[in-house]
Amino acid sequence: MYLETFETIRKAIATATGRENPPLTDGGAHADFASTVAFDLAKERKKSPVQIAAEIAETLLQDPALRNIRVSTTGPYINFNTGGDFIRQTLSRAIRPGYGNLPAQPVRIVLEHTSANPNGPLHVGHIRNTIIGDTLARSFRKAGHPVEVQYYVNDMGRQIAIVVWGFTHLDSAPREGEKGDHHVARVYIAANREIERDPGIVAGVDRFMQKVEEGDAETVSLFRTAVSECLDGFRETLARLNARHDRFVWESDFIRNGDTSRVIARLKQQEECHEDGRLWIDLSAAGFEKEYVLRRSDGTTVYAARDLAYHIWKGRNFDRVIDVLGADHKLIGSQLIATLKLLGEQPPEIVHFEFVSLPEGAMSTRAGKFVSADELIDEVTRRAYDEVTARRDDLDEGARRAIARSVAIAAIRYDIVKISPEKSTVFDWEEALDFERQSGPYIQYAHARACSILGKAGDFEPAFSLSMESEIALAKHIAKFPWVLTNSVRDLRPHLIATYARELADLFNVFYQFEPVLKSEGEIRNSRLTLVLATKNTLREALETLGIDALATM
RNA sequence: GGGCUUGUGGCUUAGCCAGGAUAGAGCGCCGGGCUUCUAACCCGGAUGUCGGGGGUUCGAAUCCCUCCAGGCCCGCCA
Repeated sequence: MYLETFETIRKAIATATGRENPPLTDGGAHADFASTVAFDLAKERKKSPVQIAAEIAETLLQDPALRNIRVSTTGPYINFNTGGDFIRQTLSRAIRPGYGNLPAQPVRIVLEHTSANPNGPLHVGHIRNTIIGDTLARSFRKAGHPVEVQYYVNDMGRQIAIVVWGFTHLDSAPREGEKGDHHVARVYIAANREIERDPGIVAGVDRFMQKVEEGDAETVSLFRTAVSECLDGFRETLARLNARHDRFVWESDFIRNGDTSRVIARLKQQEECHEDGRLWIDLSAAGFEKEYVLRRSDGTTVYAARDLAYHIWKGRNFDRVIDVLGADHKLIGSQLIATLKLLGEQPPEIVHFEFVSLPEGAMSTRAGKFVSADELIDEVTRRAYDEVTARRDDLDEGARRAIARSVAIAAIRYDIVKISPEKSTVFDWEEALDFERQSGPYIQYAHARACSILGKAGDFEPAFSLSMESEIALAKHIAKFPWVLTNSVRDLRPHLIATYARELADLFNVFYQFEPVLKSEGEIRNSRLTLVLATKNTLREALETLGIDALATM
């Protein structure tokens, strides 16, 4: 209803002013919608903005399209306020399941996220990628797009060759109950320590890289075994986080199927391509002074070459290609885009996020300096279990454990997604373990409260008579959900959903505090129950978009 | 050194791309509220040179320039 009303008002102002795309914004504290068009017209009409606003408002009052909207002015501002009709239509939509779903779109999206190197467990930096990516994927699906989520498996890089060297040269048996990714990390860290002691080992690592690229069966098998073991660990962690990939795409496939050779052959036709032992692209015309190297002088390809092949494949099979990458990939990402443009292929849209570091400094898998996602989830779950147990001694242990798992993931996902991606952060245990305001559990709690009321209410007839300030504020916020979702996918900014959900919970809690639902009667009771149902649905949809379980009780 | 990016109350942060009406929140602090629909809650209070300076504009946290501080990048790594 918000989107439609916005459009109606925008068109009315356009007609009244002759401006094609007049300014219209959310009215914030002053109104539901507001326009500053009078400022724009002041110069050409040679009148004061205040006078112009009054004249436009006069015209708008005659517009039958705005008969349900109150038009007023405050000085130069033209304000628009909706009424009962808007609330009735909003709530009647919001009490139906799937509220916020936008009409189906034909634009197919491929979204790549996480894609961490399989040389150790996902840590708290990687899962920022996961959570941003998974939330975006969920948002696009809710916005009506077919989405395929991919994990690009870097299964033939130097890091993996080091892991393989470790597996073949060091004592590398897994420990009792050790998860695959943690096992691989242990071997990787040990191998790096050896290399530090004896740099001669690098030659052996190089040989592994050459042999895997040649397709030497035994080497390929060694790589695949190590990578698979790590990936199995990733899958478990990702599942705990409620993040799902539709497909794992193996980098080496683009060597084996010839795509990488083909893209290099195509690039050789370009004048920007240079060969002097190695093969590289001169992107200086696009503003890059660094050479973009695709093939080493020993004939093996560099990551960038395989990535080009991968992106060409994605671009040809999907309408939009979206990658979620760390800020450290900004340069290489721009080079990738520039090169794809050179070839006339579809470049990706890249969502970059800044680094998560530890209080003591940057994380490093190689040095073993990181907080793994598994540790984080375990610790937050423990804490959540204690909380649930303290509050709900009426529930059995199984139920408490299930709630704790959901609460923990809510806390983690929300804590990460609520921050704008361009902000670098320092991991903080205290914040991760906070379940109070501006947290995922806080929003879950509002949902559980709504469920509790509805569970006790029994059947009721939908009604739409709201008059209290807290009721109206809540209903009007519910109306904004589809608009927020639209903005979120348009700008590729999932944290907008996070902010919205929190505000919705805030408004519901205020309503809850001041307006009794079950103890009210007749039309008021039905109206409040309708509002609670609409809130519950909207909270649920928003939480699900954030990958957070909408718990009925907690 | 060059490029990208961030800088908003003690701490964390929204708003910035698409400039407008008293800069929103949370934590922490102070003071209130559970015989009442789940207090993981709510209400009130104190706390701000929106990093500094200059400019554009009727109007700048928002756009431009410059300086300062932090982060990232500048590999025949990924």
